[in-house]
Amino acid sequence: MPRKILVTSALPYANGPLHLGHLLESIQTDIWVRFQNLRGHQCAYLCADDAHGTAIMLTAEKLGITPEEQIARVKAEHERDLAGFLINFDNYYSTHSDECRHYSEEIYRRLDANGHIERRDIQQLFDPEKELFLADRYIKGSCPKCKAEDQYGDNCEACGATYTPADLINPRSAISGATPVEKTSTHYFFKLAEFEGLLRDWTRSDALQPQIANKLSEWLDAGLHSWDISRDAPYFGFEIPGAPGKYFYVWLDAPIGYMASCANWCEREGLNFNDYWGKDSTAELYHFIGKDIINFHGLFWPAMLDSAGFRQPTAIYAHGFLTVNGKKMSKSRGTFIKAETYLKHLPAQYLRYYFAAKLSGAVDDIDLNLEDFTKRVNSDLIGKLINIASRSAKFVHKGNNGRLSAELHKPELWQQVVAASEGIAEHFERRDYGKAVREIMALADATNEYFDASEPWKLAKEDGGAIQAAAVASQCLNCFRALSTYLAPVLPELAEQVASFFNAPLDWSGPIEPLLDHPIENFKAMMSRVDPDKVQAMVDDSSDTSAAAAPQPAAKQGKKAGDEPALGETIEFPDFAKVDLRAALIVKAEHVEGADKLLQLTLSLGELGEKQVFAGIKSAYAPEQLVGKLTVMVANLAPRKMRFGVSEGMVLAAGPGGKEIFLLSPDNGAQPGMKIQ
RNA sequence: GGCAAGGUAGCUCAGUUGGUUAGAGCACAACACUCAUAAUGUUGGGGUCGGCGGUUCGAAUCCGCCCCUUGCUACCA
Repeated sequence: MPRKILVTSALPYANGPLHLGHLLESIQTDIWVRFQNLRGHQCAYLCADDAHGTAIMLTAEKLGITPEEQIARVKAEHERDLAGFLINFDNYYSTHSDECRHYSEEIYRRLDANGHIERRDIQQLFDPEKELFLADRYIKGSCPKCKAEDQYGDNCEACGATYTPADLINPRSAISGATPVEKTSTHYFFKLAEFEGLLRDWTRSDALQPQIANKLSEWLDAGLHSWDISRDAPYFGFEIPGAPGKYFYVWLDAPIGYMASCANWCEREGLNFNDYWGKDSTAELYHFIGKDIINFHGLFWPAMLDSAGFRQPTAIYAHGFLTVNGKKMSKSRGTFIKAETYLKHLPAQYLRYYFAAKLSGAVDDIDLNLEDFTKRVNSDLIGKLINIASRSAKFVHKGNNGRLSAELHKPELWQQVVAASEGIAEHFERRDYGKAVREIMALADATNEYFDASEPWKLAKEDGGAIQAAAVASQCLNCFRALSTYLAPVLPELAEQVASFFNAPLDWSGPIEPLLDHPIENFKAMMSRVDPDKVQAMVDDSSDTSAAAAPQPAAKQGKKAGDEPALGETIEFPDFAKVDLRAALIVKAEHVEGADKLLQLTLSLGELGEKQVFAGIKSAYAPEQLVGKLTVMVANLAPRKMRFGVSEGMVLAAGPGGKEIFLLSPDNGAQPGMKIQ
């Protein structure tokens, strides 16, 4: 009986182009969906653009267009690129839609009615010029780690460090340039903690991969916090019902976009939405996502669905990140490859095949090694698979008038190929495409071996041997057709070419039958080899020369003390001069309630006032040893919010840690507040 | 610092509940073939399965410690 299946992949953000990382997910999902349909099930693939949020609003403003225009442009680009990679959606919609508004409001109302929404005032950085609350990434400043200028408030593009906006040196609004101020606002929170029981059960169900379940358990054990689902105007999104000036946070309506896309699709196809999302739905529902967004799909989403009275997903399938040539994608290395750029140089099927060959059902990262990619595609697809057809076809045309023989020449080989069907299907079902591909290629090897051993080119030269040669070739062509059927979810264009070559559709809804006494077309090259020059051209095309000139990541932190006495990277004097070192008098030192390693110090800088500093030196100093001592502090370090309070600088000490921490002190005569240079 | 996932031939990866001389593809070498998009076939070289220790008759596979990579996180400031 055909299964009724709904599949989604994560919604791409409508603020920028797709890159190969996005495609890993789309391709993984598309292969699965095509596989299910090829097997005779009813499997629909739904997606949409994630079209809300501050980023989109600001981009539109910068371009001098409305957000609606911006998201329409990007959506068109996304759809173009996805189509280019042969991603076959049943519906590609947008979160900025009536359906999404409807379900967002509806779900919110139910959550609120169930007492799962709380209102609370919070302090947030605010841009006084622009009159806008600032998310982390809209605060810019110098990276506290590598000092690269003009970095965002949540992470550094130059060295990859992550931090909070308060860490930034010289913080300012990325939008107006104004110095941010703190401001209070009422926010709406989803009380996630009330769903701990549900989420524990969910985590223990087999809806999640083991690694993901572990991660969720970790969060559950750490305790769940309420989730801030509101943002203040101005914000491009949906206003919260009954809360003027408050909007749904983009991540609230993003997964609801799955429902919106479904509702829109149901409307168009005359289907019933509740058959898929109702509490008693018997359809299967799968979300393919990247491992970076499991918190949204593994915690918030099931909880929201539960409170709002909808069904739970059947399973969440998370995949890992894509690296290129073993490293994180990088603009300066030319490995930050956009979907559009890839398609300009190379056919989509190559990437689909390579990803398929490396994907498993696990959460592991996948590496696109460009050299390996070239060789793998060439030897597997052209050298092995298509070569079977290429070397066989002419014997059938010359020896049997272009008709496949009436009987199988080597039934054992055919049995071997057909017997693998269910195993290969099982691998696809479990998203273990790599295993499926390996089995298929092993069968291609067996077919080539058989061809070689049978030597049809010699038979063809013997008197009356042409018909024998045609029989061997027919056997091999039938194998080729079966293998192409197995690969059809991965290589849909090849599948079409193979179908027209054989004058017969490919069908995998049951056991594969051989074509006997059946006319075929002339063989035409179905794919060409990967040209390494084109791969290189793609890399060159992806290279961002300005990024190449950007500051390189700081040298790796020296290993453990005493390990390698290597010095740090050479810096220029102006770099050093940015650090404002001051002599400081420890006027107070006390233990911090609940902290194992920290002491709270009050440091006097003389006329410059006092600073509160949390220092991880408890293991080496008692508070009473410190009071009255003169030491050295970094006085212009950005304040850092820590668990026990805000630290406004740091004191300097030598040593590896533990008992071996030796606080610096200036020689006699120094006064608190004196500059050290 | 904590947690998680990894660390298997030059490269990309398999190795099921521990069991004979650790596998595949690519790359490399030799040979064969010449039907095929210089494709294919046969044979071969190459690994102390990150390191050390333990459990066991026997471990890549189980346990402990350590090292390295990546991600998340923290009382790293």
